Amino acid sequence: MKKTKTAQKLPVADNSKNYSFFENVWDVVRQIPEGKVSTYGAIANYLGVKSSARMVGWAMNASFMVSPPVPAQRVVNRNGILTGKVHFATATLMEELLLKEGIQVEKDKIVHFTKVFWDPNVELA
DNA sequence: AGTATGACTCATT
DNA sequence: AAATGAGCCATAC
Repeated sequence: MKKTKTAQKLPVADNSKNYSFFENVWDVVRQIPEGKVSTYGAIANYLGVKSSARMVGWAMNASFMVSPPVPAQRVVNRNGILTGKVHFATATLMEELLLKEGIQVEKDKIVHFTKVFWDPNVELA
């Protein structure tokens, strides 16, 4: 990913449309307890858009500009890999945040991923 | 308005 | 086991 010369227009910047889906995503992510992680697919599934994990990724992309902050570092792909780390302020920020929360990360992958996996479909059922 | 792209995932080859 | 194709759908151009 690269920066464009012009400022990116993020979806939430335009409040003329209904972006409740994004807000729902942020709401779920904010409920992920410290020391746990979830996945794009699980969140998408919980929100009823089972096959639209990409949209959850978009919501994360837009999450940096919302308040209160969304712990986007707790959302990884289904293999526990930190695929979104390049979108953080620095290349290591995502991993550092996870380590600080007690989650073991090795080579961009969460160790014992299944043990720290937090599934909204189960926890928020 | 049509094409391309992506913080994804699943099925098929 | 690794690569490929397809589904997904909102943005960007």
